Amino acid sequence: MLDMNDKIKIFKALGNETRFKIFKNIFTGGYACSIDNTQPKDDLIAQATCVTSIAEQFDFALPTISRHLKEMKDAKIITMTKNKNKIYIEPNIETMKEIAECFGTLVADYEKGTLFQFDNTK
Amino acid sequence: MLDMNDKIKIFKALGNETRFKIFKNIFTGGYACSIDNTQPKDDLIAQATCVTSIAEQFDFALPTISRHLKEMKDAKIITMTKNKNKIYIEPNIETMKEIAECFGTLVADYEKGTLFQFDNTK
DNA sequence: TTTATATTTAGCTAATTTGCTAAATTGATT
DNA sequence: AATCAATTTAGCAAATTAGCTAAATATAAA
Repeated sequence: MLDMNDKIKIFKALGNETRFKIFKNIFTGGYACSIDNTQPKDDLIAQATCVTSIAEQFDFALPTISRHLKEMKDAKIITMTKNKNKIYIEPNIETMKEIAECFGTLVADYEKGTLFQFDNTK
Repeated sequence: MLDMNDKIKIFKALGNETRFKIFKNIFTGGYACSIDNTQPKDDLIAQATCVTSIAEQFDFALPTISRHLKEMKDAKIITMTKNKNKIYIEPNIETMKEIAECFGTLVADYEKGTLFQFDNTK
């Protein structure tokens, strides 16, 4: 379960143009290994990508991308898994689900009118 | 429809502790006027709150809260409606719906496996 | 063991952000 | 017209962020 600080970190991570684009790229970038249907879907190496491949698609220095990825990992919106000397990067789908649910609940509760239930009259 | 820059602004607005708490407060703060069930639900003045009432609940100077609210308005996560010399503030439910849908779609598409459809082999 | 590849860490600068107080603005009330 | 209430604007300082290059680390390959 994500607490308030987790959520703030997630939004902070996504609230920057470079990181947002990196995030989008991780989901939709179509890295070579990610479309190799001859590889089993649960094969990490077949389905994931690495820091250098991501950095190649942006006009920023590698350490800059590396630091952005670290922030995204700390925010739990991606996972970074070391395998030999490469780090494989994947979206963290569990976090995405929780965030989707969090906004969904907010809207649903609002529409049910179950918010506005306290009396802080002053 | 929210474009990429709209979304970045939304996440940026929510990715700061003070603004996140203000946002939460607007949804759940239970301002006096917000629970007056003798007032019709579509009565703006009966259901909304104003800059000063929000600021009273935080340990920051009023202009600081005012500027945060402006950023949240620019990000379209709240609405600010001037009525006489007060500004009434409400959550922007349309935006919340779009964001909920955006994450929902991301997760659904990911699970359907419809992402990873390009071949950027290098 | 040397070299190449993948990544991070350190240390710097410029830009941006977040807070403040004081002053300005706008509209309501006396 | 003078004052009060609600809000914003301006201008400042401190903190944080986002970029860079150079150096360090870790693993793989020759």
